[in-house]
Amino acid sequence: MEWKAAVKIEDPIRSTPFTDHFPLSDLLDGEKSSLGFMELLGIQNLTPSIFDAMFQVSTPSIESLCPSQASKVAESTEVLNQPTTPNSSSISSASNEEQSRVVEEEEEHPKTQKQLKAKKVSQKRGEREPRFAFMTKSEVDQLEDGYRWRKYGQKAVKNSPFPRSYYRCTNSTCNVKKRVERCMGDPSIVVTTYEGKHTHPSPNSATGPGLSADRASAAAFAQRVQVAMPLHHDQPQLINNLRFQKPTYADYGLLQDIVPSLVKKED
DNA sequence: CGGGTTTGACCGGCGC
DNA sequence: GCGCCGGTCAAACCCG
Repeated sequence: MEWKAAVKIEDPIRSTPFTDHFPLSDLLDGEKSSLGFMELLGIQNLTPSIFDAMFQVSTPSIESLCPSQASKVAESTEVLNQPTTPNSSSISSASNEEQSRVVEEEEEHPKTQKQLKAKKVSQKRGEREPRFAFMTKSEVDQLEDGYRWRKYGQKAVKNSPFPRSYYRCTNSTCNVKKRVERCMGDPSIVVTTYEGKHTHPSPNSATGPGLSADRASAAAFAQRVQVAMPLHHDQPQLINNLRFQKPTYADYGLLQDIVPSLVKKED
């Protein structure tokens, strides 16, 4: 049996969609080390449920990658893994474009100066925006993901020489945030955590409004980011000196909902 | 001058 | 209540 990934990529920069097929084993041999996780899986649209699913799938191995970071990521995963509503986070709903719970939650509170209240609302316990974390091996902290970000804070991370930076999407109608910090265990690894879902197309997208913001983001990442997003904990593989894991059969049920193009091939 | 960054103050949650 | 901590605000600053 062999796993094959059918990767359909709409590249926001070249705006030339293409499809590629390759056996996962090739990747696991490390030949295509620059491929990103989402590209590998053919993920083009980061819906909240995909956020959730990838978090669930990836979290166990983060510890093996970067133990010092694991606890924190696990924290947010904990929040994430709990369905906020009975029907909102089932993975099989990934195809549903209207993943509403992200956006609607912060429904039009008139944005008074006193948005401290709005903040409070958005941070109501257990109602945090979906988060999605990348661990990437990169020299630069700011990864090009197709969106423009404005830094709004920086804090020292306890027990770490590296600070954590806080960014907000510059689009005023969009409340996506991200945090960037270096793994204190391995300074060459950057941990980027996204929170929320873009409500607008990527400003770098050459294909206009037809290309969803999430897809543009995913494609941009897939193109240039060396992603370490482990899928499972046993039998890790290495890509770019980071662990990577071929999906197990048990994972397939989960992954096929996220990635319909992941097909199994017999020899 | 407009937009982004820096940085100390501030806030709310949480544990003791 | 108090102190710690993660997260955010916002004035000052920087820069093209």
